[in-house]
Amino acid sequence: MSEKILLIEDDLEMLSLISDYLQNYDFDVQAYDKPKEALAHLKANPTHYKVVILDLMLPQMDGFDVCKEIRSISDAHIIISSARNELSDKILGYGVGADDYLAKPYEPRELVLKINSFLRRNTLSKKRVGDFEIDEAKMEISLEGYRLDLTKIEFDILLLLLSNQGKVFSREVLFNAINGIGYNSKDRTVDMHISNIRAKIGDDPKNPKYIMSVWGIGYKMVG
Amino acid sequence: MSEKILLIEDDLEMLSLISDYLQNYDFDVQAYDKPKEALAHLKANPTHYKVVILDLMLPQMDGFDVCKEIRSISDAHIIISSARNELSDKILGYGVGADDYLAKPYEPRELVLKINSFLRRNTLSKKRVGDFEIDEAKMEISLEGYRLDLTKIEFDILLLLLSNQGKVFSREVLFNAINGIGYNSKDRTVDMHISNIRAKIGDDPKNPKYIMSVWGIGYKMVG
DNA sequence: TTACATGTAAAGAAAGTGTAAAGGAAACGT
DNA sequence: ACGTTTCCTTTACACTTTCTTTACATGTAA
Repeated sequence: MSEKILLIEDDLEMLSLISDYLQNYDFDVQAYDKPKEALAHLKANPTHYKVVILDLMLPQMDGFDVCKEIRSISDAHIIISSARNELSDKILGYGVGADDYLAKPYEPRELVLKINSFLRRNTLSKKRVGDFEIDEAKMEISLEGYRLDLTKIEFDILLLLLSNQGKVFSREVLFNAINGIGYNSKDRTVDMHISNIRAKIGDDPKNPKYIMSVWGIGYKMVG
Repeated sequence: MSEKILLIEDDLEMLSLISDYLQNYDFDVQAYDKPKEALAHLKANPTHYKVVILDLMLPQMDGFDVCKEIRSISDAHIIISSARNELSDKILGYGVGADDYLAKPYEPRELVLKINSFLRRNTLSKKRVGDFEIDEAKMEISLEGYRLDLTKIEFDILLLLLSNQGKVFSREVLFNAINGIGYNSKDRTVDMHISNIRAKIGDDPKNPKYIMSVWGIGYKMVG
């Protein structure tokens, strides 16, 4: 599901240029060349857009007033795009509630960078590895949508294996990754943890789908 | 209480210029010319700064690596300040977790604008998070309409947890967020505060609705 | 076959957690 | 300043969860 962006720009050529460019980056762009229409639309859907791109050179209304009005309606991230690069305009722009100010001419790509940088914050950093989904900040790993109930050590081991798909880890390396130091070859601790992880992810040791045993060495994640 | 800003800049003249300028705007600036020292400091106090200003031309380490590292440690708003204005640098900068990119030379005032614009968002007086309502200015948190009677530390902890739903906080980070520094692992202070908060929000520790214990690490807010 | 590896149940050891109670520290009101 | 109150930290102990070891069955390579 792509992110919705509201674009307000009176120069029709510029409008379709930016609109197309953003669509190529898979954004869902709603564009208006008339600020009053845009505001009416936004008023009806105040939580619909997370990002608004507002050109300052507008007919009908002063761009700063439009910005102020948007801010009063919505919580969206407002990026002002303006042909004017004076500090005084920027002061005014930020003053009426803008979150960013981009001076024309700019590379459309830079606009995309700014949008993504903002959105990234609002979409928690999840990584996908095969059938697994890892959220390191939350210390959670899910398999096919189901959150695994892992202990700290199990989490550490599984994270290490998943972050290095296919790479073989000796018992010693795995042990040290957990305990820092002190492995001796008669230790079966790592085996037990692997056994428990396998049980939790439903992996059959005799025919594992995920965690393979590497005979005489240790373990690896398929991949 | 002024906002804390971490400034990393190897040009000492620039450093004191910006530092002074920001201080005139009543920011509490901590400045480093050596990124390694800055990172060490940040690692010990990952929730201390809401804003980091990072100059890319640094000795010791590549600036992009520093940025990546900051992002891995802290959730702060990172503003890259760089003498280079190429799109490729901006792409890289945003790619390693920066939130904004300011090309030198710039007006110090513009930096202040950007900082304030960011902070304004994060000090909006009332925020809703799940069943909670936070009024940071009043230092009040309500649960389902009822104002919680919290001490300062309880407020700080609950605010931190609520502001980062789902994110796991170690006891050390929570302790440092309160006391600045000086955690030792036998400390049960944080546990006691959590216990008291749980009592006040009516959370059963054995089956918590809000504050989950993360075994061997610390706590997190559901979400 | 032999010698060693691996899988895991079960038991024991270790470490972490919750919180009552008590002792300190800091803020408050006068 | 003084006592009072409130808040913060430490201590102690019961309890829970996790980690490691042991033991033995099973599996593998040469």
